Amino acid sequence: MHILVHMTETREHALTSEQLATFIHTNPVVVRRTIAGLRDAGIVTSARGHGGGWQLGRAPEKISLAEISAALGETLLPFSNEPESPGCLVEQAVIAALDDFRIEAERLLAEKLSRITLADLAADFRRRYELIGVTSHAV
Amino acid sequence: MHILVHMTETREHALTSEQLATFIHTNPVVVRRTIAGLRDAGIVTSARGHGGGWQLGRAPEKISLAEISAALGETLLPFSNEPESPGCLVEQAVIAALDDFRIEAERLLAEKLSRITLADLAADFRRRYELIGVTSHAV
DNA sequence: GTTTCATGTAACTTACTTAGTTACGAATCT
DNA sequence: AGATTCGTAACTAAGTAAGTTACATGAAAC
Repeated sequence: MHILVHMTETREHALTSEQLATFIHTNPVVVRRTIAGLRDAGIVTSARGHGGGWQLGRAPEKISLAEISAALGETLLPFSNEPESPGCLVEQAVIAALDDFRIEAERLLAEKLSRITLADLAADFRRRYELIGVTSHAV
Repeated sequence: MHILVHMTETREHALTSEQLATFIHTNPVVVRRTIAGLRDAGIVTSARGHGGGWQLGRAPEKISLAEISAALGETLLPFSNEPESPGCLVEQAVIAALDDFRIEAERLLAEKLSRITLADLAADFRRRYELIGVTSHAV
């Protein structure tokens, strides 16, 4: 998200993984590796060579957090429905009973995340930015 | 959950961590360590010495998944709101914007989990158990 | 009261996952 | 051609969780 807001703020030109890595205090390769999924989903585009780098693939109003989450392969809930003891009825019952919950919960979370766009986050940032001033903008 | 359903099915007597560990193919110490939180929350009770072991602390109808989740120290969502670059306005904006989502999502999940009780899971198990028969009940 | 059984917990080992790093090929612009 | 930047493989380091061993503590049985 941090990186994406930066990319929203500088839509006119591409940012290199080197620059993006600096923003979040990490390594260019980690950045490339992490946002590769975003590229595959069309959320960002990457260009090689001189003047290359990363840019938003479409308007930030059209990029929802649900898409970002999915593109990064994130799970919405911190538990899975993979059986660990196949054939155990207790486990099957637990998984089945929780599955209704899981499905509805994931639907709800996805629905909520799909209503928040990158533009919303960027607007929120801009508000704070103009309030506090450029000098405080560390990183 | 697996362990708790077993304990629901054998409310009359205590189960040792040894037995519980067998159910989920793990180690007695791991079991004790894991469900220590459940004991502290009163969801289960433990007794030392001869004939000791673990039992439900109260009726399974009065034990909700929300309580279990909280007692185990589980998080309901797979991301945190801890700032990693304190002072960065971008990060602050992202966290603030997501916080509304997080708070409502957690409230929703907790609400849903509080409506599912251990008795519900056990009843589901019992249905399957009677349907398929005792011979299939591996572990 | 001693023996047996079971939890409570510390300490250590092992396995796994993720982040970080180095290296280099491929693509692109000047 | 040379400089730049992504793409990706391969390796290292760090952090986390599970598994294991060991032993003290407490409780029941005899």
